[in-house]
Amino acid sequence: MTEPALATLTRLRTACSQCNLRELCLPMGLSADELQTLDNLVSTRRKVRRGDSLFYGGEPFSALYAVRYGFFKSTLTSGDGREQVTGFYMAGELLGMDGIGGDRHTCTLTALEDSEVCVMPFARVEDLSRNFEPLQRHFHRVLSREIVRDQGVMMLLGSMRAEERLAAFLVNLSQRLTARGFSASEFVLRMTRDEIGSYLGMKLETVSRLFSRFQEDALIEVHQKHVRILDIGGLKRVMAQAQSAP
Amino acid sequence: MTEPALATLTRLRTACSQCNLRELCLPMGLSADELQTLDNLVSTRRKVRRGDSLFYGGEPFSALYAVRYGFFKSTLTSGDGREQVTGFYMAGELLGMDGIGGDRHTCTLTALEDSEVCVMPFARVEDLSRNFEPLQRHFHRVLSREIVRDQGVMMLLGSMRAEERLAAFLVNLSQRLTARGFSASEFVLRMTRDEIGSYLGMKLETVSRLFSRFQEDALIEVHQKHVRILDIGGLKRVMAQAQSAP
DNA sequence: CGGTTTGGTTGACCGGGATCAAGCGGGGGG
DNA sequence: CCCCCCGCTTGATCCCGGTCAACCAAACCG
Repeated sequence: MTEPALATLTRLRTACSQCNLRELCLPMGLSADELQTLDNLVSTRRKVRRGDSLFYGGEPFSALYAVRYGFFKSTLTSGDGREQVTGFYMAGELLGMDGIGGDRHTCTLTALEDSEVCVMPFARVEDLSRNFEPLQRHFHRVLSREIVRDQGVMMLLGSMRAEERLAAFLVNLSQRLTARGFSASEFVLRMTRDEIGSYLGMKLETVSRLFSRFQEDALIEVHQKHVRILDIGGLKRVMAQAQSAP
Repeated sequence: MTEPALATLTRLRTACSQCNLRELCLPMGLSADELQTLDNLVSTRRKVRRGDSLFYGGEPFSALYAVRYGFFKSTLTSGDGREQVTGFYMAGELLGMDGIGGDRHTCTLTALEDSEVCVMPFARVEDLSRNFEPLQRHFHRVLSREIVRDQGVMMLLGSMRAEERLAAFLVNLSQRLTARGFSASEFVLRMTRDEIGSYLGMKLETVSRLFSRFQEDALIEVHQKHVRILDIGGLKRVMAQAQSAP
């Protein structure tokens, strides 16, 4: 039972059972006992500096990543060079699922602030899944939720007007931050206006103008990247307003 | 080893190993031997008449479905009643993956022509996956590809102009039909202009006008739902044209 | 077989958001 | 500490695609 202190330390450090994100991350909903089984799911951790990429579109796929802390954007680059932001990811969220289908990543994941991820070799995820039903179930749920999330964005882009999209974006951000114990009403945007615009299918000028308009309407307060939500109900009303009758 | 003739017949009829879609569907890439293992994956088949729905958003989730023949659309309805088409599905494609994450379907699947699906109880999919690595691998790939597909649509909606989107849509349809042994250049649209428009984030009038313009430009021939592609290269050029300099 | 309904086409006009342009301010690097 | 550059804001103008409307064709049904 005795083992070198250093090895113990390392295992502790990368063990899901010791992680304060276990309520949000892959092992969500597992009992303490079950969690022990996952303690060798993570092979190692990796720090990514702001502006650096965890992986690029086209690179071979080998592992999934769980955000430990920090903030990421995922981008897709089309044949003719246009770049589209396809998502933003924060602590506890899973990255890299796009790579499973074709053994290569299709999108690029870039840190928007200094971040750290848990590296989970995909072969290990599949092995453990086969032998451990709760992990299998949960992994399938995570994959499915990513599909549902993407379909939500499709609805956003396909059938909502610019102001509705931005309101929905702010409400979503606020909810995800709340789930992580941050303030629901006051936060710092990690991304630029351009990145928000790309994600929401509009130009950065439109994002900026809408922020200003929301401020005039006393829905939010904005100073550069600092946002304070004053009237979350109002934002929800904006995002739900089917274009009113003339 | 002997069993009633009827049971044998039934098993044959629903057996993946006997299905001519095995190259496209869930068992894709499995060897003949391996395929035998899947022969009890499908519990039954279900016919869906044109206009009827396989399942509705909000319904409890219990099974995945593989399209045997026919054509489906998936739609999402937002709180305020707006409907967004999130995808079109044809033979060999998998339906219902949105339901895994929350034990309820989030979207509604409606047949656009008389169709038939193979019903695969999800518990069975997970059981077989745990004991049969090739199925597990392939199932994960299918889930991942759905994510990648959705991200492609996000790029479409977020950063392409109407004519580029419609061109991309036609090219995509043509490719999928080709993979199924149909003509790449001549086909019948199963969906209305309104449904195409919803999927592509534009109004039906715009779809109609663009079809007419493509016809003027000798890229396609349209008569109602009948489409003939005259210049697939031209369509690809349209969809890739980053807005040209003035 | 005629009437009705549903889906498609086309025209005229309008407006939301893109584009072009100018100025500003704050944070990071020398 | 100061400067410079990047990101943000705001204004003026334009145009793509939405809206409203009229008409047509095919499918459907009694």
